[in-house]
Order: sequence, then C-alpha cells, then structure tokens
Amino acid sequence: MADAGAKSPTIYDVARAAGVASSTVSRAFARPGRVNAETAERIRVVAAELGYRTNPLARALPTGRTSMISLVISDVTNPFYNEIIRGAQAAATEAGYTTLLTDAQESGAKEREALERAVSLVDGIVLATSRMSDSAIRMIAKQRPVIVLNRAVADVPSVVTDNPRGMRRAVEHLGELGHERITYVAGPEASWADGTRWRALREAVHDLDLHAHRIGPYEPTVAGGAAAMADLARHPTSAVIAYNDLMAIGLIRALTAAGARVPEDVSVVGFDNIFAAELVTPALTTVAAPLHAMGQTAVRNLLALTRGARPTSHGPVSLPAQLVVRASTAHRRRNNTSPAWGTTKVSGAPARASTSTAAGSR
Amino acid sequence: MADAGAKSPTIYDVARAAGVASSTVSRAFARPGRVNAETAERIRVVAAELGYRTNPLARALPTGRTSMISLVISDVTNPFYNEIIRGAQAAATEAGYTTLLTDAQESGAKEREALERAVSLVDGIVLATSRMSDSAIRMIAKQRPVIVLNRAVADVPSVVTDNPRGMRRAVEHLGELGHERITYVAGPEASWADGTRWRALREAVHDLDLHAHRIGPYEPTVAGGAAAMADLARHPTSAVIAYNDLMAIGLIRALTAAGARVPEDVSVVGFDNIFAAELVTPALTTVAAPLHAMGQTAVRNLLALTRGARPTSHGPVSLPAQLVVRASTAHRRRNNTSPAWGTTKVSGAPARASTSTAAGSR
DNA sequence: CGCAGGCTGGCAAGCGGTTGCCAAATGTTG
DNA sequence: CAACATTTGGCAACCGCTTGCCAGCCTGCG
Repeated sequence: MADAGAKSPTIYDVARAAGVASSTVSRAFARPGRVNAETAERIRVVAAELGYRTNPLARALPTGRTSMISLVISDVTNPFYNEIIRGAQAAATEAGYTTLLTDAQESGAKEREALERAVSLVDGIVLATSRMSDSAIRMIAKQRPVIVLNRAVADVPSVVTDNPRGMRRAVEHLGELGHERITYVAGPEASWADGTRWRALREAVHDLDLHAHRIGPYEPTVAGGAAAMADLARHPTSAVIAYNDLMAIGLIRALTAAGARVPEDVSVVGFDNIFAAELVTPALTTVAAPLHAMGQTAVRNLLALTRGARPTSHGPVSLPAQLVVRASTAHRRRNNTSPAWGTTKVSGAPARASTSTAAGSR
Repeated sequence: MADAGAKSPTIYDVARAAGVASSTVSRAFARPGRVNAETAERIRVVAAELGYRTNPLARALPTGRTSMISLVISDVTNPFYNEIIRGAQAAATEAGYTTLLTDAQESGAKEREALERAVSLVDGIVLATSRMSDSAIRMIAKQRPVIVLNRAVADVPSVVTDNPRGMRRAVEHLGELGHERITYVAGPEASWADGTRWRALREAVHDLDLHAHRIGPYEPTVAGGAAAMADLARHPTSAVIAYNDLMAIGLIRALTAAGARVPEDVSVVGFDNIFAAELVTPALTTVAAPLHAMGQTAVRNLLALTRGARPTSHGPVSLPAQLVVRASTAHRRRNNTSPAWGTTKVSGAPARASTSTAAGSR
C-alpha cells in the first residue's frame, strides 16, 4: 500500500529497493524485453510496493513526447462538439494519450494564445472548426502534427463530413415530398462547411430539376435562425434547409410564432443532428454528421502522424453523413403554393405519431 | 521572426545571443526584479527575436508546478456540464492555467484511471459530479488539492448549488399556481444532489402545507424521465418536479404521447436549466443552477488552495439557484382533480405567447 | 579451446529550466 | 576613505527519466 505521506517515489527509490541501477528500472518500464524477464518482474513488484508511478513530465523532457494531444474547440457550449469531444477522448484514451481540451471562445486571438501555450506541451493538435486563418494554421502545423476538422486547409490533413452527399440526400428527400423550391439559410461566410453545403445544394437542385435560393448569412445560432425569418417571409418557400440545427430550431420557432405551421406549411431540414434536434417540437429532420466518428478519426489519424506516418495526400478524409428523417418535413400542400403565414388562424397540430428515424444517429 | 525550421530555442541559445548566463535568462522571465531592468529588457528583446518560449515541461520539473489543472467530468455529452466547463476554463485561463479535461464516461473505474495518469501532471483537480467513493476522493485529495462540485465530501472543499433554496422557490411557485400534491421524480440514488433536493422538497411542502410524493429512482436522462411515466400514471398528480431537465423533458414527452397536456393537465419543473430547456415545447420551467459561476468558483478556489490557502472549514461553498419560469407550469385546473390522461381527445395546444423568464438564466 | 555475438545491466550525459550560494560591482554610511 | 550593505550575474547542482555506449558473462560454433 502506498502511504500518501511523502513525495512520490522515483526510479531511484525503486532501484535502491530492488538492488539495481536506475537505468534498469527505467528500461523495465519503458523498454520491455530490453531487461531480463525475472529482473523486470522483481522491479515491477518492488515498484508496486512502493507505489511508484512514472512521472510523465520527467519522461517527456528527454523524449520530447508528452503523450498529450490538444483538442481545440471554437466554442465548448455549442452542442455540436459534444460527440466530437467524446469520440476524440475515446480514441486518445485508448491509445494512452491525455487530451488537453481548449475552448477558443469563438475568438481567433484566444485560440492562438491558447495554442501557443499548448504547442510545446503536446504531441499533436486537433483543430475543430478553427477560427484562425489558413496561414496561421499552417504555421502551427509545421511545429506539430495537426489535423483540422470540418475544414480544408492546403497541406494540412483534415477530416470532414461528406457534406455533398448529405445535402444530396436532404434535397432528394424534399423532392420526394413534392417541394420544388428550396431556400438555403446560410451560416457564417467564413465557414468552409457553409460554402460546401450551398454548392452541393445548387448541384443537387440542378440535377433534380428543382430550384434553390439562398438567404443570409446569419449567426449559426438559435437567434441567427430566428433572424432569418424576416428574409424568408420576403421569399416564401415550402422548404428550407438551414446551415445547422441551431439555426433550424430558431427558424422553426420564429415561423411558429408568426403563425406558420411546421411541417404543414414549411418543411425544415437542419444539419449536424445535435442532441436537442430530437427534443424539439416538431422533432428536427436533419443531416447527421458522424460526430463521434469524426472526433475519433481525427485523433487516430493524428496519432498516426505523430508516429511518423506520412499524411495522405489525397485531400481530406471524408466521413459519410446520413439523413435522419423526423417530424419537421412533410409533403408539400399543393393548394398552398404561396403560403400566407399568419393570415389563417392556427388550429394546433395534433400530436404526431412520427419521429421515425431513418438512420441511427449515433 | 521565428523560423520554424529547427528545434525551438532554449535559454542557452538566448543566453549566448545576449551574452549572459543561462541563469540570468531564466530569472529574467521567472523572477522579475531579480535582474537588472536593462539587462532583462535586452534579454527579452533577444528572446523575442529568436522566438524563444519557455518550455512549461522543463519548468515544471524542478518547480513541481505545471500550471495545469484537471477538470474531471462524469459525462461530457451531458449538456449540464457545458457552462461549467466554460466557467472553469475561463477562470483557469485568466490565471494562466491550462485545463486538462477528462471525461469519466460515467464510470468510476475510468475516472480513477484517468485521474491516476493526470494527478502527477496537474497542480489541482476539480471533480464535477464524481462517480467515485468518498474515500477514493479523499485519497486523491491528499496528493493534490481537490475541489468537488455538487457534492459534499468530508474534509474536501466543495462548491454546490443552493438546492434547498432553489427547490423552495419551485415549490412556492407550484403552490401559488394552486397545486397541492407534488410528485418528485428521483434521479440516481447515489447522487448527492438528489438526496438534497428530495429533502428540501419535503421541508418545503411541510412548511407550505402541501404534499409530496416520490417515485424513482430513474436514470438521469431523457429515457429515464420517460420511464417515470408508468409510475406517475399510478399516482397521478397535477405537479411534478424532476431531478433534472433531461428527465423533465423525457417525462413531458411521455405525458404528451399518452395524451396528457403540459402544462394544462400537469405542470412540470426541472433542474439545471440546460441549453435545451428553452428549446423544447413547452419551454421548461426549471431551477437554474449557476453553472458558469460554479465552474469559475471551483477553479478559483482550487487555485487559491494551490497557493497554499487553507480550505474554508465552513462546509461547502453554496451558490444561489434561481427559478426560471417558462411554459411547462400553469394553474391547476380545479375541475380536473383526478386527471384521466388519454381518455379525452387531445385538441392541440395553441401557440403559447409565453416563455416569460423570471430570472436571467446566465 | 578460442572467439564472435547476443544478453544484461551499469555509467553517465543529457532534456530545459530553477535556484541556493558566492563573488564582483556598486552604493551607503560614519 | 574604510567598512559594510545591496545589487547583480554566474556557477553548478539538481528535478526524474531516457538512452548511447561499454563491459562482463554466457553460448554456440569452428
């Protein structure tokens, strides 16, 4: 039993107690096979008795490897990151790595600063939706292995959601429901994902002979979605795809407040499948990003890099998205081509039996 | 300009370039005043030119202080922790500390393991809703300063929500609405908060001449709340207080599915005021824990401890909770004493104008 | 029997800072 | 101007662990 009185024991204490040199103790732990099996076992026993644990800091100094990775998130309070964090943690822990979580608080400056302090502490970095410029990221990337999430930066390996395919599924879904014009409610212009999604939407509507219109940009939040309401009223459509779930939720609330019914009057599709998506009313139809898998993949690839693997030069690693159909989308009502929200008295939607989930969301 | 070619420069490089001894460089950074102002300035300039940054690892070895703290969370995906994390991060960053976020994934074993690896890396630890036993926590606490959140452990300083007062407000609110019997939907038995809340509820109903009944325990999740439905149907009441928001949301969904209307037939109050609480329909009336402040306070107190402050022996630091009144609570309908859920056809609730927030939630 | 080669374990030089102690330089005082 | 107090900067010994290099020992083989 370890008594927690004094300082924790070092390899020297173990070495003395076991009657060997400190280097042998070190090797017994760090270099299996380099030391005689019996000796190693004896050392192991003595170490256990003394309650010895190798000090990661001291180990890191000569080796230069800390077994820590940094995960930088632009905003921890955004539920979008929850599963990413968890996936990343899982992959890191599994590989014996500790995760240094940093919240950039939506500020490129804070992100830089935090990174500056962390960079010498970690073996690699995952940047989830960084707010920094491409060049700043490349700067970091030449000091330590870096993986960016949901973004493409030249010369820096990345992991992204397959937005085009996900968007395609969403458009097909709306098309099957009879919608002909789709409004895209745009997120931040600086967002790589936003550009990709809009582009994919245009291609999809073109192929399927539908029409798309874009409004925005807005903040990628509930408030931002609500703000889109005004513009939407000017270009009424029966179907909307929002940049992300938060905005979709905000928009639905605004629509409802204005007297429109979702999905009867307007179908709304979100992106990301965040936790709250299935909690809101109506439950949100959304394109589910493989959040957990993304976090996991990012970390795994990062660790591969730290072990000296060459980054794949085939562009970003793309993970499949799935459409989760819930209750915010429905058939377009033919007799209601040009919705006049708010003019008809709302009679209330009966409890929907639905919430059919087309694809498992996690 | 720092060229990112070679290894990062050390104090020796700076010392040589500035024509001083390495110790002087060290002191110029770590011991202001110990070195002549001019010399220090010159060193500073040279260091900047070389792109020198002090290596936290190397510094930690001799000093024993890493400027890192560990924040252990029982489940990062639980939105309850979002603001706590952020508050903690903010306080840590402000003090120049880096946060090591660890997700215990609801497992006491994983928590221990993670802690074991982290303990030698950090100057202090915040345990948010730990799954470990009191004695295990005390064990950790004698190796490093520890602050526990939302729990009382003898001899270990803690920060908690003022549950009794919050519960009292909730009961008063329901009482004012005419409810006479309140059902408490319990969370995990092992939860310290659960016990505190139930006790507070009993006291409050006693003082106000109301009645309380307890069902459970259930999992503190949406599914757990839904599971409570069955038991609730057996003891119908017009008012329910759930252990937390997630359960309240689950319960509301189950009630709605069963044909009961919230809040017309049943008023529901949650705890925590998580992000989704205002997004669901009806928006949830809930007791808002000062999440951000808790994270912040925990870290500040922890850092005070690492600086050698004696822990306050006055028991846990208690932070005030506030009641946020939204749309899930309403006047009890006198003619509906014994609700027969599901027998009457639901006609649908008109869009509520409400969502009145009695107290700012953040 | 002599020797090359594989195992083992020890020695000691770092890794990049910190800091107690000392001495030179400078400032103060009587 | 001598004696003494203060600054200021350098020396060198760590902090705890890793690892290149070396030597002793044991085997196996010609």
